[in-house]
Amino acid sequence: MRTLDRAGAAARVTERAFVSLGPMAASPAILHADLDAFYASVEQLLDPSLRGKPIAVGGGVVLAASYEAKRHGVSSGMPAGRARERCPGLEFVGGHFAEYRRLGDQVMAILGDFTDLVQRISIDEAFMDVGGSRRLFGEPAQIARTIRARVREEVGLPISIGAAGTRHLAKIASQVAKPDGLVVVEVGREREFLDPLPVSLVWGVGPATEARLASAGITTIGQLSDTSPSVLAKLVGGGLGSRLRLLANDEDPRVVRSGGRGRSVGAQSALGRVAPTAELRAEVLGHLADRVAGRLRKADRAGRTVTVRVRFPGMRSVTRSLTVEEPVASTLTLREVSEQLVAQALTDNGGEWEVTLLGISVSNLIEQASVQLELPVADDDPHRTGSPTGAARLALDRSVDAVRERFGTGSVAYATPAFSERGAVPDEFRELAERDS
DNA sequence: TCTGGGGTCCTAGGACCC
DNA sequence: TCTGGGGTCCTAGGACCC
Repeated sequence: MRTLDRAGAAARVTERAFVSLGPMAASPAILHADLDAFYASVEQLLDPSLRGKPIAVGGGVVLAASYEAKRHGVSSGMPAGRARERCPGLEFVGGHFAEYRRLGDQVMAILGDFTDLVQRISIDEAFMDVGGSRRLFGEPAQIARTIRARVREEVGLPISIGAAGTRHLAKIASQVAKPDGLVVVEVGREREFLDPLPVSLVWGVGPATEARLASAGITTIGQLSDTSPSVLAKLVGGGLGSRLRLLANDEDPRVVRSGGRGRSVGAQSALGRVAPTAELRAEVLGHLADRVAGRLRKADRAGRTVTVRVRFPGMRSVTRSLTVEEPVASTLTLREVSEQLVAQALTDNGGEWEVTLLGISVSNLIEQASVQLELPVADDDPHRTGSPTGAARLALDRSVDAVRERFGTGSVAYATPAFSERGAVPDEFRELAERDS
């Protein structure tokens, strides 16, 4: 292991090769690139007075924390009150959502300069397979160095990279590399690297699984890989158990692939504690259905399964779903189905007087070109609910889409202003979390 | 005062079909 | 003597990830 200090760089720059490469050794070709504390780093980039300070992006909850804040135990998803308790000097800053989008795209464009095989996982994270890029750009470890330098110089942000032979190991390596580092796991030294690491670094091990494994004395990845399949199956179930064994033994079957479309499209809104009156349901579900159906139409997709989520005080939530024959992409139809499902969920939970969240998700997606979507609906279609017909609904939706395209989303509204004002999270932030659909 | 919003995948039971 | 086996689809819930 070695550490390089780059003169003039404010941030610590580290590089840890897990073992030095022999001249004939194969070099691992999968990279995982992950921007550090992304939203917080952007805020510190935009406002130099925030650099070196513990800051959090968000309002009611922490969306991202700077490393200075993380050192005090602040983490994303944490309620603001608890974050302030742990870190008294914590400063909350508003989100520059358009900048997050722009800078994230800029970084991805840099990655794309080295290979077409870039698989973007989220706004700030991607896998790459640079095995075919050697002749042009050098060994993967060298490519990783170049990427880190370019992102630092051209964008101004710290980025950590892990290099390994599989996606899973590259991902773990980038986590170990943080902040602002590079870790290369050389071929043949994988066990040495993995064995001492905590099981929580394995993809799919969260708090619940970690606790179950710990109850059997399994805390490291090495111990996990030594555990027999039957014991593991008893602890966490057969499906998860066999997956964990694969990953712990560095046998990740997944490969890097670019593109790929999502399997569902959804939206939800936290509401505080409110009584789920018919008016409230119509208002909130109207807004959510508008968002979801609009995104479906934009992607030329439609879905057969509609799922609603209702959360009650105490974080208990229930779902109700319905699979229909004709794929749904119209706002009005989605809204009607959702209202029926929510009504059913509330009836089934008659003891509840208040709800804290409503959500809609559409899955079982099919590709559907806009031309096909506007075909008339058969008269005997059992799922056509009253008039206008499905075709007329989509025609209406598309004209609304077109107006919004020209004059902005706010130019035609389904939701009442009251809802928009109450919305805790700006739509710009919601859009950041959307995956390519 | 229990905490945002967007997703993925798995499990288990039941209906239904051959 | 209540009764095989396999497959698909749907529904509800849960864990997990960014």
